Amino acid sequence: MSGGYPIRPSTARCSCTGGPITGWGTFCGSASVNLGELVPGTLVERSQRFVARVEVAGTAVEAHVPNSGRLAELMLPGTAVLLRRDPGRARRRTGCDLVLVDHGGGWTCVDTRLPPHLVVEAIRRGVLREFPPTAVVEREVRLGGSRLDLRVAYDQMTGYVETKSVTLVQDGRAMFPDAPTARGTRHLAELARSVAPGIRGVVVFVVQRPDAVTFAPHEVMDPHFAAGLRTARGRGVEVLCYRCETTPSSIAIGKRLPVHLG
DNA sequence: ATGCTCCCCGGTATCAAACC
DNA sequence: GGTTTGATACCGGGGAGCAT
Repeated sequence: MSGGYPIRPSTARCSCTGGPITGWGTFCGSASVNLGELVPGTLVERSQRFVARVEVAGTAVEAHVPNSGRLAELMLPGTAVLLRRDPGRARRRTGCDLVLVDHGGGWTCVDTRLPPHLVVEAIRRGVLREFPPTAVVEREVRLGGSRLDLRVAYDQMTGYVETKSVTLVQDGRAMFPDAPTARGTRHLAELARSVAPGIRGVVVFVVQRPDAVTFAPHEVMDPHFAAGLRTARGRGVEVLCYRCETTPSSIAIGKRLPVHLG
C-alpha cells in the first residue's frame, strides 16, 4: 500500500474522480488529505517511544509511532488503531505507521507530520482564509536557529507558519503541549522575533480530536510554553486553532476554534 | 536518477555539576 | 546528602544537499 498522504510524492489517484492527485495525496475536490488504505489492528503496547506493537489479524507487528508526545490518554493497550503500510525504503525497521487511534469518541490522528500538509491544503483550497489560495508555500524553512513548517508568500507579504498537532482534550478544551516542549517555546520566540511590517508570524494548532470546542495552552504541563504563547501574541504573532474532521479514510481542516490564552 | 550522509524533529533517560 | 539544573545521547524517519 502506498497512497495516502505523502511522506514521499504520491502517485495515487483521487478517489473522487479517479484522476491523478494534484499535489500531496489530497482529494482533488476538497481540502481533505487522503489516508489511503489503512489496516485495522489492536494496540498491544507502545514498546518504545517511536515503536508500537500492534496485533493485526492475530499477528503482532511493529509500527512506527510518528509522534514523540506522551499520548498517555490515547495509547492504551486494547485500543483500536489503524495502520498505514509503507514497504518503501528497505532501511525501514517497521513496515507501517500508526496513523489513527480510536479514543472512544472518534478517530484521532497521532501523526505529527500531517498538520503541515493539512494547512497547506487548507490554504490552497481557501479553507484557511488567513492566507490567499494563490500564496506560494514553501516547506521546512529556516528562521533564526530553527526550522519552521511553512513560509507563505503573497503580494508583498511573507508569513512564517508553525503548526502544532494537538491530541489532548479535557472537558472539551484542547490543550498543547502534552509534555514540556522547549523547542516549541523556541519556535514561538522565533516567530515573535520575525514579526515586522510585511512579515507575519502565525502558529496554527491543529486539533485532531472531534470533541474539542476551545483551545488553550496547557499551563500546568508547560508554563514556559504558555507564557511564550502569550508573549508571542503580544508581539503580533497570530494564534489560530482549527479542528480536524477525521474519518478512517481522510482528514480535513474543519471548524476554527476559539483560543483562550488566559 | 540514485544513493549516501547529515541534520532535524521532540521527547526520554541518564549523568555530572552546581547549589542549598 | 538531597535537590535542581544543564548537557548529552538516543530513538525512527523525513528531507536537504551532495556525489556519483
